[in-house]
Amino acid sequence: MQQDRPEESEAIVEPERFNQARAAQSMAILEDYVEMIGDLIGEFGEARITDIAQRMGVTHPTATKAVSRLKREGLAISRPYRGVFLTDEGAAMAELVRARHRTVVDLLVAIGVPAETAELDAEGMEHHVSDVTLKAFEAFLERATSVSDTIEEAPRKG
Amino acid sequence: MQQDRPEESEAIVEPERFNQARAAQSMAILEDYVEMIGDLIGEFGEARITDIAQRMGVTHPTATKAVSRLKREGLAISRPYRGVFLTDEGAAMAELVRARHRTVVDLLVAIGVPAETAELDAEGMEHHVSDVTLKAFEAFLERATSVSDTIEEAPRKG
DNA sequence: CCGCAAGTGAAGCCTTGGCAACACTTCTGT
DNA sequence: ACAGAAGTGTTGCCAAGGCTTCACTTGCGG
Ligand SMILES: [Mn+2]
Ligand SMILES: [Mn+2]
Ligand SMILES: [Mn+2]
Ligand SMILES: [Mn+2]
Repeated sequence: MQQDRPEESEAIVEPERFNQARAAQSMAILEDYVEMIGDLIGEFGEARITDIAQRMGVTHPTATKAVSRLKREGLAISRPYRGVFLTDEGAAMAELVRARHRTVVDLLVAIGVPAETAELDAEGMEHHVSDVTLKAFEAFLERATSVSDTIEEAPRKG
Repeated sequence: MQQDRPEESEAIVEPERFNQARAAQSMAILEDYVEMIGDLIGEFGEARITDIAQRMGVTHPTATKAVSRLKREGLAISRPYRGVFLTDEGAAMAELVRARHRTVVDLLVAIGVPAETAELDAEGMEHHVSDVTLKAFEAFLERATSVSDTIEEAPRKG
């Protein structure tokens, strides 16, 4: 039941998964803010600190600090008392993040998760979905859609 | 394309999903450490700070600090220069977390994600999988297993 | 045009989760 | 028995992401 210590052996690659999780997490807030700012610009033509804060469920100084980081990382720009806007890079990220978010929600729903729960859980999960996994999700959804098409349409064609 | 501000209207429930994601995240490290400590105890009969740190991919003071939090939250106990052990509560959490981890990995693999990628992505995703979603995952896996049984075995039975 | 409400900024505090550097204890091999 | 290696603890640093409080700008309604 109780084995010896590994000495000079294995278990060296193990921690890599935690590093990846930490890296993903450090991007999570960036991604959520960029997506949200994109949403607000789409709806209102600008993204104001108060609106960002309200939608993110934080106070306005917290939103301000997050936007500072976005600016520092070249994803957004803003001037005092004016709204926040995305750089090209920020806008591109927003697009990807939005698409990934949708795919994750769709996948969860396809698996059988209630829509409301899917929306809640996806908000956290999405940031840990790698490109490879995202592709697998898309492929699965493609397949699932075909199958239900087959079930719903094809039978009366044959 | 560009509508008016909501004034006194909707969009008030929106931020709840970010709150949930933040709450889940604040549990993530607790969960990973508790699971890891459980693993080490299972393998070696004790969990030492150095081993914990190594497997988590952090330095030992970081692991020490995390264990302090576990103790503060009643999940672990330890005495100076002795190993770290789980309380009943901690052990129970470790069990649940381990099971959830397995389920998430299994689901990803069932969806078509390569095993290695599944392992990496699951480490971050797992913490955002609610009970409802977990149940849906289990149900899906159950179904998927039956279906592949049917495909692989039943045809020659009929 | 002007005063007030709303929006924004700035400062300072807290907690968490990283790190390095250094001090101390335990263990182990000779 | 003991010296050196390994393990552990402590301290102090940093950045991030929350918060409150207070000060300043803006934008409006009258
Ligand atoms: Mn999110
Ligand atoms: Mn999202
Ligand atoms: Mn994890
Ligand atoms: Mn895990």
